[in-house]
Order: sequence, then structure tokens, then C-alpha cells
Amino acid sequence: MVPIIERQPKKQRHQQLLRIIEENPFVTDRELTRLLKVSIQTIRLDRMELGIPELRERLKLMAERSYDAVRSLQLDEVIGEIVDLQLDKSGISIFEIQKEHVFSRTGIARGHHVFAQANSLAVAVINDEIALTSAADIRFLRSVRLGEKCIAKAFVRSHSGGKSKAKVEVFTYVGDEMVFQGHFVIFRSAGERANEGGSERADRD
Amino acid sequence: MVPIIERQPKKQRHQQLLRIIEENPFVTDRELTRLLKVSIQTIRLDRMELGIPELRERLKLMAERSYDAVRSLQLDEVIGEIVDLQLDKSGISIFEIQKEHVFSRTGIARGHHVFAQANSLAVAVINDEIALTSAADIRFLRSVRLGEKCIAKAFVRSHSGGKSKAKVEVFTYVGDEMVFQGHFVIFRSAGERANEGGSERADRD
DNA sequence: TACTGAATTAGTACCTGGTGATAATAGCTG
DNA sequence: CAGCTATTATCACCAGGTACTAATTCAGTA
Repeated sequence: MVPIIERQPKKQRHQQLLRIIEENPFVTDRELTRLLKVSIQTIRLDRMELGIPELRERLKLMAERSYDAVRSLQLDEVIGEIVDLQLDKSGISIFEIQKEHVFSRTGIARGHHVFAQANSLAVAVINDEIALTSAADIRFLRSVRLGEKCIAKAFVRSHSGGKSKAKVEVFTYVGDEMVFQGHFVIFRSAGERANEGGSERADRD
Repeated sequence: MVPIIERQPKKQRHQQLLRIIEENPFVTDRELTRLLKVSIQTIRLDRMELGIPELRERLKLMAERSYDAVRSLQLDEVIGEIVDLQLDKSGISIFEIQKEHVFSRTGIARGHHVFAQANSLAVAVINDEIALTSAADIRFLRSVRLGEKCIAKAFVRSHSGGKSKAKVEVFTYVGDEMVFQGHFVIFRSAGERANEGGSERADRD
């Protein structure tokens, strides 16, 4: 028979080990011996069984991830991926809701992420040196869930030549269902060119 | 006389060294000897003079930075630190604008981060199982810059017992200057307080 | 009872990517 | 030539491991 009285402690230790390293990847094997009250060899056997790399490898992996992340997230001025952009006219971006965007208990996206996509797009679509959100009126029409792809469409409604404000409407869809709508007032820097090409008027709403 | 014919190569090498490590922090001293055609001792003397830590230290620093970033950005359900919370009444949170929150060119905070703080607080202040932003009307009164501390104050204006919507006003200040105001409509789940488990609000999930 | 076998512990050799110290050399320069 | 800087060469040592072999413990059982 399998000595379950012996087996349990090992599995429990494995669970503890995973938990400890999860919440502090910077721990050395020697420190783990003090936490788990077993020899360093046992720690190393455990790591092997669990496929946990050594401290230096863990740090290297984290560094590589963050190196990529810094390049792709922080330097990125836009939340979501812009797939179409006609400056001063319209734009489309796609943003997939991942687990870091949702309430973990419910799997529902936190509102400010949906807002962030729309806000980024509204700013990006303005063809000017500086564009800042000045005001917004927004509606969350239905909650967005983990894994759903949000497609935001922005339309510049007015960017009248001399003025320093532009109005942008953004509608966000999941599939063909509208989940968010926002009306943004974007402040723009003075130096705009005098092209007033957009004859679009409010053909919606 | 100073042997500038000798000095220049050294300074040039230092510049190269800085550039190489900047764009690839994962390089070892041994690899650098091949790139710079000098001995490994020279590489190490150069690193010392330039105050560049060894590979493992560099990786550790990157890992720590990314670890903090993950903790503060992704795992946190609330943007900003809540310093006071009176459920269904009011709340205060503090959020410092860091470089990942600003337009790199101008140093001005992107609107959705300021919004995120306010939105998080508006949701947190509602004492209910589920609270979701339903709509919001917001104004960015002045731009917020890198390094500024945003203090958001939320007030629940109506949470009439049976209703499923609450109104929350949030005002964000830098010093005594108001930089943002928002009027939120928060959807809440049926029960005003589910007495099923005790300290609900302790779990941020 | 003695045997089996998993789990644990111990010990050794070796590895990478370094630090720190000391000393030898190269190359120019006044 | 001496004097100087820069460079290179060794050597001992370190942390935090891997890889391997061997001993010990301890429960279950044939």
C-alpha cells in the first residue's frame, strides 16, 4: 500500500514551495530550507520535480519578460492595438480583456480599462502635437468579460479650425453588441493646420 | 603632455560599453571582450569606472522593477492607495503619477490613469458584493504632471436602499488645486449588504 | 523478522559570472 | 632613461547553484 501518511507531507510541502516562490521569486534554496525545515537537497529535488528553475534563471526570466514588457507596454502610448486610423476623422482599435483587467472574483472587466481603450483612441485620432482629454461623458452599456475582444470605433465630430477643442465619439463593441459609448472633448494644441476637410456632421445620435 | 592618442580610445570604449549594455543588459563580460577586443580585466575596470553592476545584479534589478510594477499595476484591484474609506459614504485615495502614466514627450498624465483612480475609488466606496461603473460624466480641469500626487475624494450622493444604482462624486486634487471631477453612476448588486460571510470588504477580490 | 522502496539527507566535484588584490607588461612621453 | 597610464595576467575566493553517488530513515509488508 502507498504510505499516504508519508506522501501527504511531501505534497503539502510542494504546495507550500510553489506558494512561497510564487509570492517571492527572489528566495534562495538556503532560505527555503529555513522556511520548510528540510535539507537543501530536498529543496532541490522538489524544485526539479516541480520544474522550478533556480533563482538566477527565475530572475533572468523575469528580467526578460519585463524587458519585453517595458518595450511593449510602457513605451506604448495607446491602450489597445490601433488597426485603422484616419487622422481627424476616425479610428479603430482592438483590445482583448485579459485577467489583469478584470475583477478576479467576477471576471468582469474593470471600467477604467474599457475607458482607457476609448480614451487612448480618442486622443490618437486627433492630428495634433498635443491632445489631452478635457471632458467625457460615458456609458457602460453592458459588462465586458474576461477574454472578450473590444473593438472601439472613434469618430471625430468637430475639429473646427481655429478652436482648441475637438469632439470625438467612441463606440466599443464586442461582436456586434455595443458595450460602451463615450463622448469625449479633446483639448488640442494651437498649431493645427488650416485644413477643414471633414464635412461630417452628426449622422449618428 | 596628456597622451590623448591613448585617452580617446578609452573614452570611446566607455561610450561603446554604455551603449552596448544599454541596448542589451544581458551581455556577460566575456562576450564584451569579443565585442570590444580588450581583455576581461579591462572590461571589469571599465564597468567599475562607469559604475555598471555585474550581469547578475543587472538582471536582479530588472526583475525587482518588473516585480514591483506587476504588483502595483496588475494585481492591484484599486488604482491608487486608499487611505480612508467609509463605506456608502466617502473615501480618499492617493495616486502618484509616475513615468509609466504620462505621455513621454510631454510628461502629462494620460487621462485614463486619472480616471482609473477615481473610478476605482468610486467602486470601492460602494458597500456591495458587486459594484460596476454604469456611466460617468467627467471633467479634466487641468493637466497633471509627472511626479504629482493625486488625492481623490469620493462622496456617495445617493444609495437609496432598494435601488440598484448609486451616485458617487469624485474630486481629485493636486495640493489644493482641483484637477479632475467626475460624476459616477455605479451599478450595485441587489443586497445592500450580504450578511453571509462577515468581513466582505476585507477581501478585495 | 528481514526486506523493499520511497523519502530524505549528506557530501563531493564542478560550473558560471563574477569580486578583489597584486603584479607584470606595453607604449608613449618628456 | 625614468615615469606614467593603460592594459593584461594570475590567483584566491564567492554565491548559488547542477549533477552525481551514497548513506540514512522509516513505514509497510511478504
